[in-house]
Amino acid sequence: MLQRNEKGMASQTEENYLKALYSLSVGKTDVNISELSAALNVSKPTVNSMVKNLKGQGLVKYEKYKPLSLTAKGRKAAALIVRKHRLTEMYLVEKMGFGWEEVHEIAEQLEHVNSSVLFDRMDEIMDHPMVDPHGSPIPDKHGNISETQYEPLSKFTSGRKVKFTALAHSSTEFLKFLNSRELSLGTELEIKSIEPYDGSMVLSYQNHASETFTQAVCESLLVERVS
Amino acid sequence: MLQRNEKGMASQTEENYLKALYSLSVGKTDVNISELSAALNVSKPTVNSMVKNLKGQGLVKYEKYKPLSLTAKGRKAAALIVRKHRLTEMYLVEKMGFGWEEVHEIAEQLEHVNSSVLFDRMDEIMDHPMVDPHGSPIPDKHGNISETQYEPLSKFTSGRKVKFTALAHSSTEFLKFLNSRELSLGTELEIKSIEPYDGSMVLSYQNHASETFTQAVCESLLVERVS
DNA sequence: CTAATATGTTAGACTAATCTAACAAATGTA
DNA sequence: TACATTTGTTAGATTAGTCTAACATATTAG
Repeated sequence: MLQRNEKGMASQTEENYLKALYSLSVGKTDVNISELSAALNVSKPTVNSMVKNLKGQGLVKYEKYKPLSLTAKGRKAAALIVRKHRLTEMYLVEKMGFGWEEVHEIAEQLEHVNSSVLFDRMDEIMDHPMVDPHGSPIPDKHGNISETQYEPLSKFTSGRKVKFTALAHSSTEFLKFLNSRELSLGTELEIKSIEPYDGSMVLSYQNHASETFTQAVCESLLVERVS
Repeated sequence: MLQRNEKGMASQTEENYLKALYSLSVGKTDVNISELSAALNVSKPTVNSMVKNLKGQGLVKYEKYKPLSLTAKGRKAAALIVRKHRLTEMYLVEKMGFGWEEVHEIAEQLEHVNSSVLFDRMDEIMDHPMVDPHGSPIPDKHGNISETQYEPLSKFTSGRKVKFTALAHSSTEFLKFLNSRELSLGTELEIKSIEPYDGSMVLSYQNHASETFTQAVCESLLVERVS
């Protein structure tokens, strides 16, 4: 099997472990093997042996029975994969007319393509976008990422005006739901009222005078204060 | 390892065998194991076992010690991979500004992406191109390909005017050589003279009044009679 | 037609990535 | 603190794709 690239390139499998580790360690630093196992849908012994492998490559820090974390090298490698993923998603939306709910699956495959010229060209054609179609920041060529953390809409109170800037997660179903409400990134929202019983919010935006969203939805909508 | 897709999808490795088999069987129908082994840069026993696997999937016809060939199913599968490869190459050149000498390596990876929407979108954006940047025909969605066989320039005689329409092969070095002579697809060529000793040709085209090409080069330039 | 060469096959081993079964360590709860 | 549960590890097996060494069959050249 080919798969592993000539140089020190990680295999697609290794890349997926790094990426999972990276996204599981936003906020916190430590991740445990069970989490990784669940995230990758792979057994714990499998994760265990892969973690030893990645440790051997200096990509993760790990001691028996202890939680694991990415090394600087591992974090950079992971960020570069995320970069490829997010640039691809943005390119597919901006230049090829895909909907934000369609691009994850395609980017999941393209992120493993080994070709700096391709991704640099995408970056250039789009004039160096800062975020992907779901509002997540795109790491730069060196793996540095601007960790602008927005707040979930659910944290705000009635009367507040905010701008919808990112998503806490991007499941296809959630994105389709937002499409059905004509709610897209960059939209200004006003919180008309909050139902104390279940935390649902009534919002007004654009030509939607009054839309109700559950608390769960409001926790997934990341926003920026407008005033 | 993921790699093999849920359904009856071929692995990347299997796809590479099909593709090699496909390109080795242009013109002739039979291919032997040594040829495949050389083309894929893999040992003969490895090819032997993979061929048995592909036979088991009904993709190749094969009996011990006999030459092998693609079945209709295998040929279609291969053509669909070639379709992805060539659409990608054309997209990279037409829409992303790559040179025809840069795209093969990238397409070699993208051709394994499993996403009809992506390739159909490329196809649509380019308005259903018939050929790739090297003049090779692009199979349609059903794996059908228009086998328009052009003739090598070397077959023609002095005084003839022809149009340069495709390449017999597309090695990076060869493409760079053609770039250096400002010779691109679609150019009309006139054969000014032929050196009987070594078969080299003196051509005139566009603002090149007199360029000499070796016989080897002329065998790789596929052309169409103009008059 | 035999011998030399080329081509193809079998056998056996290796690696990466995966699994299950069984056991060990750590954590949480009564 | 002791037991139960969760979490992690070891051992051993499996599959895909690869290799080399050895042997078998075809093909080609004298």
